[in-house]
Amino acid sequence: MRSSADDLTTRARIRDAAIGLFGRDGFSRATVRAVASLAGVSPGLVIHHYGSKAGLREACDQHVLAQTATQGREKADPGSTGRLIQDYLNNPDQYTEEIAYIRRSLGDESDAGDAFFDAVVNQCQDIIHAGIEAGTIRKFDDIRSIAVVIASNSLSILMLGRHLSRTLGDPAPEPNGIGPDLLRQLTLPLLEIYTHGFYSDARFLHAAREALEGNNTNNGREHAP
Amino acid sequence: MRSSADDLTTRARIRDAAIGLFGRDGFSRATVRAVASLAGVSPGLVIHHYGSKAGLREACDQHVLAQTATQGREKADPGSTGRLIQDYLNNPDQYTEEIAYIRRSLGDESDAGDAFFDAVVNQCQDIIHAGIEAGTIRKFDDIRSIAVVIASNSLSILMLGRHLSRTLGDPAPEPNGIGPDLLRQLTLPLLEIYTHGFYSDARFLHAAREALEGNNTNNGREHAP
DNA sequence: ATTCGCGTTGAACAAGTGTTTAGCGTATGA
DNA sequence: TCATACGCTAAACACTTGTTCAACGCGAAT
Repeated sequence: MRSSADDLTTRARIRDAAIGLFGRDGFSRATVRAVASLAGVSPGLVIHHYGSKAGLREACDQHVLAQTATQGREKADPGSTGRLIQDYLNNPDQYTEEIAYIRRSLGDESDAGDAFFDAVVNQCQDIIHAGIEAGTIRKFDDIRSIAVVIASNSLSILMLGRHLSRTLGDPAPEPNGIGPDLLRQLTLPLLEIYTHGFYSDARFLHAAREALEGNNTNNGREHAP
Repeated sequence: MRSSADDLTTRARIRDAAIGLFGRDGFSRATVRAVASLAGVSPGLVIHHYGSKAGLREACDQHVLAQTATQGREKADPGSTGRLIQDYLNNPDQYTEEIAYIRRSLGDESDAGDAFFDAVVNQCQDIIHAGIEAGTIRKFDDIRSIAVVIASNSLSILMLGRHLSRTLGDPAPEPNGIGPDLLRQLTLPLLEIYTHGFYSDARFLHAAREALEGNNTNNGREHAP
């Protein structure tokens, strides 16, 4: 999608360079001068186009958000997350910059991160609704909370990808740690848990349910991980 | 544990101030001057004690790591994560700084973050082993991968706590987003998934298993979220 | 042809950064 | 008692940071 380099407006080239650096180094570590240098322009021009570093960041936020939003709507139409993942695996280098940028947005507190997270939760909720109607997903009482849990679990791969590939000894990890090897190794374990559960029976569930229903004041005996 | 303020060495006071600021603002945003001011000393003294800002960070890493390590060993002896969570809920303010620090360590690439993640994975692995022997956890083939998945899912609450409490509308969120209300709302959904699964049958699992076994080259049809 | 507007640069500025240095006071040991 | 070491500060230094400003080139409109 991002064509080689020169057919873009200078303005757009600056923005793309900023997205790359903001994602790689974080907003505060990445300097205006570095962005300008990567885009092949002078620092002054960056400010001239975007007013300030904060303005540049806002433009990057909007751009990444818009791009991922269209991708999300295009490809995940009827609960088929698989196609999106497959598409990512076929050409991962195309998305690494955006993935890194989103990871930074989610960690650092930013409106764009908030919006992205909410979008993922809503998408999960839609998928769950559709899955329940189609009979592929169990019927849950509190769909919203389930969606939040699923979204959080899924995004953990994005947030912790580096650590995951590191502890699993991925021989050729992507820049974000999320490569084919990682997904191949984690797919079956995750699906096993999502299919047959993690605990062998409902003891913990019942205990927690009773504790939470009986003692609603404060120190309910939670259990997890 | 951290007593009011003044009975600590100045050196320790500087370190604790740094832990607080590094966790709240991140390593690069937190300045030596801010640390010094919070500790009530001059900027020069910070350098005098720790050599450089990087040295200060290393001391903070070691301290937080050591503290969480002893806590992990003390309280999670036989698979009882519940006690640790309960202890956190009873006095959350005691751990918020360390939690924030660890979250930053996991996001920003640092040796301390690596070590912490590995420790969590190993602890999960021990818990799973014990649970399988005790019959409370299902018997898995690839325990290591299961442990990584469980660790990743658990840490996602830490990494995304702010977003979780935000989308769930937590009325009184902790600084890290992880408060009693959040855990109360997420415990049952999580335990339901961990007990009865997320999908209603093994269709997805079987499909993925066949795809991964049959086509081991590259474009295996993964599925998730 | 001249003027206007705009994209662009290079140098400079002001503020903030980590770090250094000289020196102060004070407790401790010879 | 004196000297030494140590905790500590204030000021300064060198450098990076985001941002500003005057000027330049050049295409388009008048």
